[in-house]
Amino acid sequence: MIDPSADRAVFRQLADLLREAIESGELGPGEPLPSELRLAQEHGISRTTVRQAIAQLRTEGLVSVERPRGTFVRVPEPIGQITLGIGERAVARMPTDAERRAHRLSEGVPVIVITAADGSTTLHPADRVELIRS
Amino acid sequence: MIDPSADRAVFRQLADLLREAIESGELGPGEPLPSELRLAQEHGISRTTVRQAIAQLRTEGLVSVERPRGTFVRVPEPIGQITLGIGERAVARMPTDAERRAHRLSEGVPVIVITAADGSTTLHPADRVELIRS
DNA sequence: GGCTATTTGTACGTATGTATC
DNA sequence: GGATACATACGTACAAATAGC
Repeated sequence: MIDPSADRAVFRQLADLLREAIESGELGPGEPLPSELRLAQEHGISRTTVRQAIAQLRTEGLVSVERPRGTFVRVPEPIGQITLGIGERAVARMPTDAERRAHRLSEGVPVIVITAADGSTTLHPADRVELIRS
Repeated sequence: MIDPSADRAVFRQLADLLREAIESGELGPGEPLPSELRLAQEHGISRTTVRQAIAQLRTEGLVSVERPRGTFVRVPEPIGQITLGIGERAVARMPTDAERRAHRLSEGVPVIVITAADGSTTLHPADRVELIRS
């Protein structure tokens, strides 16, 4: 239940409820969340507040929105392995808006940037790769 | 200039302007952005829209908000090196809200999760580490 | 093709709370 | 105390894209 008088903000409480539903499997990968309007009505809060909660889950990479079909639990991508060679360095950061669009990254997905010994860099979506030692 | 009739949303246009100011160095690390009210007045838009633009920059890890002192250009953290050993795997993802609070991570900062051969995992803030081959 | 309903996106406004200076 | 600044939450309205009939 959502308690408007609680210390934790209402939108964070809703985000917590939805996150638990996702992590427990109650809402499985690919399944739609209730619409923003439904969530607002069910919990007696405004659609604005619902959108804040969903925005939170988007930044965590837990859901993806397909406008205007709905909001869905993210489906894990097949993971490929990238080897880290001698002299290479890897960092992770969030992409800018332009990078997200250029590489068709969904929200809440970091990028891994690998810098080779010669200074050249390659960029990988973090939801599709894991790094291993060469 | 911001053009309300343009294809790109007003809040994205403002985010673009601020991002350019940061990346060009016009707004250096640690410097404050104009207040939300000032940005709204200067561009003739609502404070709500200004907040959307700043929220975008927060998810990109470009600014951090110190309530209620203001919004500041993020200062790069000193970077430590982590070695990736044989049998270890590294992935990057966004932390959940709980993880962010537990590790005092600022917004827009991914975490790097290293899984050892025995299955144990360690978590590192992505703005403070780079991975190198052992 | 066309119409309608649904759903998310954008943008506005207002009010109040809270922490800092 | 007062002013400033960000956070939360409500409301409204319209736009745009998809789905169903």
